Amino acid sequence: MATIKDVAAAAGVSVATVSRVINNGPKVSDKNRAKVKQVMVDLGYRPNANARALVTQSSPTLGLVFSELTDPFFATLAGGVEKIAREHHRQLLISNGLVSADTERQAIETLLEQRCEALVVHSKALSDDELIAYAEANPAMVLINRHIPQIAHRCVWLDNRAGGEAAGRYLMSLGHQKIACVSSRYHIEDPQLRLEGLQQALAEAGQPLADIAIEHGDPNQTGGEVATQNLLSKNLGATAIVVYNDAMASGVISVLTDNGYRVPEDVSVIGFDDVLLSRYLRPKLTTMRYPIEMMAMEAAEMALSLSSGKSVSDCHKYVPTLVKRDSVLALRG
Amino acid sequence: MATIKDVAAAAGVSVATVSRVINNGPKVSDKNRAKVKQVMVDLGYRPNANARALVTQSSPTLGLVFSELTDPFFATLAGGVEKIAREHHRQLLISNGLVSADTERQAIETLLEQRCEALVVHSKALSDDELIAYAEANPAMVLINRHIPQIAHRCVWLDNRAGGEAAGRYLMSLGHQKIACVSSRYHIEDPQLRLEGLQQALAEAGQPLADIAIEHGDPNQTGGEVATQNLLSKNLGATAIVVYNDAMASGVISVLTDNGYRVPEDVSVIGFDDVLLSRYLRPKLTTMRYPIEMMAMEAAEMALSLSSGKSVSDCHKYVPTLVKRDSVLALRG
DNA sequence: CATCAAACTGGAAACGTTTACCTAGATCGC
DNA sequence: GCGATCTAGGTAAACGTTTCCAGTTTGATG
Repeated sequence: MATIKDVAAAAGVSVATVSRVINNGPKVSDKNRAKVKQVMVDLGYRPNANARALVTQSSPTLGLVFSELTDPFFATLAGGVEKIAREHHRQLLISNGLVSADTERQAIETLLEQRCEALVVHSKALSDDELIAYAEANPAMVLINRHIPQIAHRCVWLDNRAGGEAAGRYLMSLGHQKIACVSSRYHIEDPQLRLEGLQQALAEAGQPLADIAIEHGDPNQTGGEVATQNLLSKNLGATAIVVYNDAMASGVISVLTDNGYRVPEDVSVIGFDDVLLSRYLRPKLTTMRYPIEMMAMEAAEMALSLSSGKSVSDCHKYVPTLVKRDSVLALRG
Repeated sequence: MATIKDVAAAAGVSVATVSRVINNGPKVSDKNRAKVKQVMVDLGYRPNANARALVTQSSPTLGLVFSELTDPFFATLAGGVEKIAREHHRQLLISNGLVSADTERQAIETLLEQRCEALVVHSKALSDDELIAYAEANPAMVLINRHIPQIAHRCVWLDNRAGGEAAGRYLMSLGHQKIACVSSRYHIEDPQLRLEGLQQALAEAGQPLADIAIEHGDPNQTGGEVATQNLLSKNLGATAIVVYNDAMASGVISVLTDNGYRVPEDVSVIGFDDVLLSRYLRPKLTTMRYPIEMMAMEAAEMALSLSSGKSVSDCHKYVPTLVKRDSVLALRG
């Protein structure tokens, strides 16, 4: 592969001049500029990004650590980051953290070795302390979907608790009194907070959520199916089910339907996330919207700003909003 | 950020020795090895990947060019490539080609500047000739979802025509005689070939597909809805519809249902791709499976093999297979 | 005790750029 | 015609590694 020296030799100029042409720098005559450009295409010259990064001490890249490309939620997240990277002409580097502390650490380390200019990290497995340490060592790192008070200005996060509350309040406002919940069995904070929010809203209204009305399962369609089967066999007579996410909700609806319950006439179902899926389901899913693409875009913008020394605003909290579709019915009014 | 020299100085050895420790090379005493390792963690030293890539003339990275992270189909593709990259400890670089020739070219160029070790490219906009030129200049580049005879051994592709044929034959074997088609309005080869396959199968059976029974639309839910509305208003009395992909099929089913047609009792629907979605729809979608993850994994493996000088086998053609679910009904038998 | 190989260690060149600094010529005002 | 001022262009150092080659120990052997 041709180097800058080859180009310089072939064009009869010095490497400095070629470099100036590459970077659209000043101090080169139109004649030489044209000549060099011609030689570059003749030789199929392509500047070596690594050499550049080495000498300039920074490479125009944006690193992203997260887990599952295949999951629509994460795909949307990645899509948002990619969009910003593209707008800023930054190369996107992706590292999968799976959801294990070792892998997440490994993924961050790899990206740091690449000397990424900016970093967006989705970590569920690493401890607050470890993430704080990384953040301090790396001024252009931003966390997404996580809230750590000590570095709050570098966190873009969703108020999961408020989402749980809102879902509960909404159902109660429609007259629902017997409410059940299908949650995720993973011990991360998101399901925990959503559930707490729901419990709080119901408790404040004097209709506390009984533990027996809560089922846990894998946060996917099958998990939703199993949890709903368990719920139904307890014969609690719930008129509404608050579900951890849309994928589980699809399983919930599916099992309800198979067992002769009509959604929403007999049982209302409310999801969480508002991923693509929710519009494809029948009935179309009423759900709490997780504006993940917007959040991902902000996180990417923030990381890029930080990398160029700009400061960013303090609060990056988002709140889930209710999206009314067809899976919830009013019991009165 | 600490460099190898800092480590060498702090450990009282030469940079050569530190380098050997970093690379687990031989010829360094246990004493020094331990000492250097200790200093590395003390200083928070991280080798500079760019410097490494520069001197070794290759960087352990796998580049991927494709379009829409947010689309479940492409997300699955990316997921497959990512999996292989991870297994081989390769950093994944992603560039979006949108679906424009300029952007696709730009995306490939950027990746080449990064001196990626291997390259997987999904291109629909660039010409055969241009891709052939890239492939020749770059021995470790593999094309996915495209078949160019001159460089067939570097193409991983799906036989779209065979898929169209199979869908048609299947419906006819169930007694369907009035078959309609909802296709994509994009002028790329995939929809064209699927349609041709379908037409051929029907023609061979003596029940050619009338042009009036073909509608085109955007390859998404809305496109499927619009196309179906158009189809219905022609009042052709079709008992089955072959649809370009699953997203469109969801729109097709939705409009059919809204207009009082039961699926599959009144009208059968068959999709294409078998993305996640098809299992969430009601009725569950019968579709032609596009084994994109498997194909993406093979493409990535191939690119990596080629980059290390190994040769790869000749034929990488995949064939869509029928996945029977609940959206198709037998008219007899 | 001299010799030799093996094991370890260090010096220095090289990778492909960017850029600070310098030089030579051209232009200009007087 | 002369110094001052510009301008285009070149020289060379630097970035952080790897690795070849040439030492220098060390311990065993004759």
